[in-house]
Amino acid sequence: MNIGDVASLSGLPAKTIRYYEEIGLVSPLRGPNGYRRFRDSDLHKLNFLGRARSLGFSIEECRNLLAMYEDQERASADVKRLAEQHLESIDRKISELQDMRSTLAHLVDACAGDHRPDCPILADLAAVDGEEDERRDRRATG
Amino acid sequence: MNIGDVASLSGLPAKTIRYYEEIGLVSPLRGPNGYRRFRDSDLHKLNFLGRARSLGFSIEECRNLLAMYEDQERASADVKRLAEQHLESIDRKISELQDMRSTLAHLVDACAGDHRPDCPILADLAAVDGEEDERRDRRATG
DNA sequence: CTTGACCTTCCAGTCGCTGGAAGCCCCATA
DNA sequence: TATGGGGCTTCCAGCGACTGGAAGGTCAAG
Repeated sequence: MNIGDVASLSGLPAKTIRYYEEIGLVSPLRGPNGYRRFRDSDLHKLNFLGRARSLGFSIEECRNLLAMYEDQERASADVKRLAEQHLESIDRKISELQDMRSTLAHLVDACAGDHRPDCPILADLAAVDGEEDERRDRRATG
Repeated sequence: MNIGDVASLSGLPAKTIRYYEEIGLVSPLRGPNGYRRFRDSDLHKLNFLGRARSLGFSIEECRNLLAMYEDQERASADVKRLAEQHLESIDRKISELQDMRSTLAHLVDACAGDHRPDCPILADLAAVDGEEDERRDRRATG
């Protein structure tokens, strides 16, 4: 298979696949014309990578997962540990975003959104240090 | 004020402040020794930027917010629109992360995490295309 | 024989910083 | 007055994970 074939089969852009080769995640053969020649096992790896990436694992984590996948000896506990760490980092990100979300939602609510210039959103952003308490009070009250 | 002063007052690293100058977000004066000389208004801007960044606005959005803040003419509706768009993008990110989270949590649950090599996490990652239905079934059943 | 799709490499850019090197400047202390 | 230590300056490089584009080779169809 050429790169275009594995690209459409795996759903990954050809550029990404070349990049994955460059950083050593896949190692397709080469044909006499210099074209990459992908085996079924390469496609399999790319699918694995695509799915792991879609779950938010970093490239290095993917490399790790792939190595574990190919190591018949490793304990499932090793995989689980990695997955749990990733789960925690997802949870941290979610809660950061939820904090932003709630602050921002309050501000949006408080803003009239009309032709007048007065805007609580900008007022909040411009609040000087030491006004956090007032900020919190406004949120609680609002 | 020198850069170190505004750095500690604003909570932004000096490197970041230099970067903000480079991209035109702040324009401190210069002393005869070449040092940046920050006015109160510069510190004010940096606080504004720090707070907007902490709410997840991109640099370009911050530039926009700052311009709106300094434009006495603009309608609060303009600000509100930008904030609402940002809110939507936060919501999209949260829901992507929640999707990842739930898939991953199921997989982690299903994994014994002991010394044996069999691992549902890797099995899922390695599942070939066309097995999404089974994947969903397993999740629903699990 | 030409067209157009596909493939190759290489370089640059994205975003928002961050680290580090090399070299001034300023102030306090011996 | 020398010295030491901190703070300041500029410039360049790198992070992660691609993505875009240029310049050119290859292949199959008409």
